[in-house]
Amino acid sequence: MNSQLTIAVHILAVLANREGQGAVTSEEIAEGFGTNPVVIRRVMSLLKKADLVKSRPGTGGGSVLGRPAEEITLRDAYAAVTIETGSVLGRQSGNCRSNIPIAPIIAEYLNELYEDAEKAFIRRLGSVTVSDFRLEITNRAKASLSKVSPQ
Amino acid sequence: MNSQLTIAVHILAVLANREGQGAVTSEEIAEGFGTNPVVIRRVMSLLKKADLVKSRPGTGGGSVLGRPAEEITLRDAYAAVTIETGSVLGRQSGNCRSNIPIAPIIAEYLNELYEDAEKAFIRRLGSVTVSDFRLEITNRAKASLSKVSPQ
DNA sequence: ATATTTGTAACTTTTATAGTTACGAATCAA
DNA sequence: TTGATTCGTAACTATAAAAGTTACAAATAT
Repeated sequence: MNSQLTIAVHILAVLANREGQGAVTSEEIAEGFGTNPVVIRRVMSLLKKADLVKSRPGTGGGSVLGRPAEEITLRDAYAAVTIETGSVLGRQSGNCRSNIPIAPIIAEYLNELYEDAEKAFIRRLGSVTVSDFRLEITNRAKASLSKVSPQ
Repeated sequence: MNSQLTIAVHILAVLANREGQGAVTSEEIAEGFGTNPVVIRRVMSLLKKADLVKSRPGTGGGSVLGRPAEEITLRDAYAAVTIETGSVLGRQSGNCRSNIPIAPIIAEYLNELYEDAEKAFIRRLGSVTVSDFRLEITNRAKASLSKVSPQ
């Protein structure tokens, strides 16, 4: 599993947090995630293709959400980052250089099971909007802060 | 995702197919899967720890199922190969060298969603016995054979 | 014009996985 | 009890996928 979905959701959460307050640079998002701006821009590029974000170069440039945070689900983010590969879970070839015919049949059946799992995952992602996500994160951040002082 | 589960299921399917007909060598299983016997023995070692198979060295040696194929589910195979890592789906650290505290909170929440997906997958695996699996594979193999002649 | 930021190509580094070699230990059969 | 066979596993190499980095052209704003 690659981390593109995590990065994508992170990006969307940051942009949602700044809705109506101007664009956010890839530099700034990268710092928050502890990575390189190019890594962020690569994922941002996928989100752009799916119209989930809009970007603009130059002074005061950066990215903003393409539509309201209530209208973007994590499933949209998933679809955006899997547009090429079809999955973030990776695939299971089972190394089919076998010459007996049963190996690919086993691999195919197992892949069907994997796909079932992925569908359940996608359904779940569809039930969470970026707005929901942002709220949940905010609450958790507050909760973890309140745990610091007593002790 | 690694291929250990696929290999594990393959092993169990082969052993189920030979139930009551003596042990099968890692050499033979490896050939069927198109890989090296050591790769098979590595997974076999995990299956042994879970008592799903028994092995014996020497002439006429090899492996047999540890209990009847009807009493082993694919979930057991899953548990056996994930005893160390906890998952075949891989994990999502999100590269937490971030210094701002929100990144790990996002990663944690996403991990919860991933775990939901994995639970659904595991449930599904629990509903399929090695015996079921073997039957399904046999049927598919027959079906694919019957497609060869007319054309 | 100049500074800023995106977009992306090209490259390097890192890491996970698979594959291979090698050999000791266990088992069986003659 | 010797030899053949097979497992178990350590140690190493090879491969591939992912992440990270550098570099620079193109777009935008002041």
